[in-house]
Amino acid sequence: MNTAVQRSQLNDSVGLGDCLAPEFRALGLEPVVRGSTVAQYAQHATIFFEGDPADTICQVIDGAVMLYKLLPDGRRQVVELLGPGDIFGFARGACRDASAETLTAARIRTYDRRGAERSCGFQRLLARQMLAQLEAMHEHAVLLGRKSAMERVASFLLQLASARRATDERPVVRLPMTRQEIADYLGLTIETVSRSFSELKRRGLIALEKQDRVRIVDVEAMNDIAGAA
Amino acid sequence: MNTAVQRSQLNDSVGLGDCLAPEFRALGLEPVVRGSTVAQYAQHATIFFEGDPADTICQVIDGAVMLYKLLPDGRRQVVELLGPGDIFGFARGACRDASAETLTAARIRTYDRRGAERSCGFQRLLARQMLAQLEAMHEHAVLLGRKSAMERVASFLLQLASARRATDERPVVRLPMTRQEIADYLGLTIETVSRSFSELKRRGLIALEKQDRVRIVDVEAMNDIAGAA
DNA sequence: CGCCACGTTGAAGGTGCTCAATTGAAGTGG
DNA sequence: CCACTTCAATTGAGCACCTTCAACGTGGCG
Repeated sequence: MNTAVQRSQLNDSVGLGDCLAPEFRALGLEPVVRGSTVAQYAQHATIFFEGDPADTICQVIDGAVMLYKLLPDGRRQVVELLGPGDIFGFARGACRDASAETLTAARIRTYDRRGAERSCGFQRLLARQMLAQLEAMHEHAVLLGRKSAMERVASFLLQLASARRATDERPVVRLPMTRQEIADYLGLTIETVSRSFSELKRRGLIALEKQDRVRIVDVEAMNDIAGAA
Repeated sequence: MNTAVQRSQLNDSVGLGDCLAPEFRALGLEPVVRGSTVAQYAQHATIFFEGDPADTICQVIDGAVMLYKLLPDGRRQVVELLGPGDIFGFARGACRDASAETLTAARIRTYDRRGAERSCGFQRLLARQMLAQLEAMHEHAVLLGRKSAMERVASFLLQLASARRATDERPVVRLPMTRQEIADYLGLTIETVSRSFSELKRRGLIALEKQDRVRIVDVEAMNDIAGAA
């Protein structure tokens, strides 16, 4: 339904949660619970909608996924960005509390919810994983509630940069999202995101190599902006 | 260190997570893990600071607690409101990722982190509990990222109202927080919160019985405001 | 009674949004 | 190979909402 899969070179370029994948492999998730299936999704494919029955639990194998919620009038908020290793789709009630859509082509492993709820190892993994996501949400709440547009955009770029192999001198970040998706993640409009990018470029802190490829020229200065005024 | 405990009539009035407490009791949390201690905290007492070593896990027995994060320049964001049953203070790394402070006088049960990490039942409880908090964070991200001031305040009041015994015709909500704390939770300024309250009062949707006691007169209309435009 | 903290209200300004036009990039067909 | 289409991104102008700064009101407690 999209011009998607052929652009699969984006797959490994996301950087979201790169650091998490190995430790879950180490925990032996894959063999622990049986009854799991793997599905390949194209870019911008919907995995499930808010309100769908939540009878499975999903895990990102590779690629990137976003969770979002909609208000009745169409306003959208992207509530989480997920990368390899991240778990999503579990719910307290019977329904999914948010919609899930791929940002890039992605492979998703799906577990039966009932089986997973019985496994102690899986519960432990789940707790560990959700803790990471909860801490990320805390940080994101600070961004949404208290940061200016420039601070949000700078924080966002650094977040993507640190997910990639850190300690590059001048990291190049691939943006696996459209401006609209970035805006909906940062609680801004598409125009404000664009203006912030332009302003950062004007100040020489970043360089847009391509539209979805940003080099962070001055990490120090970006950190100053992202952290506070 | 505050004029606190004597105002303990606030204790049972919070409503945050009232619905959660019983199910955790049912799960038999209290006996499951040994090495737990209970401490009484006064109102507006700090339980721990962001950056403190995270060697314990905490659970609210009664009262209300908020978690908040600070930016270097002093801006504050309250990232979670917690009520009876809610668990907090666990961390992925060695340090707490946010500060914890009581909103009311509160009793807090503290577990040794190491012991808790071994217990399978506790991990299950943790996963279940964090899931609830994660869903609450999703909802809060929508509020912070996409809702107007009026929508935020209306949502906030309904959230407190629904935590209390629901289905009251015209629920009276006790606000266990100062305007400043509400503002920091909703990502607004104290003045905007105050103006929003006044506007809701002017429209006849709420009535301020006391400064910290709000009657929701028109639940229907409040829902309309909170949900969307 | 008067202090002090908290809350409310007012006026002015700024940040980000809305609406609109332009530019740019990628894919299609002649 | 180059117009033409299409959609995303950028840029601009005006405005709205929320913030900032300041004054005033209120309630609790010494």
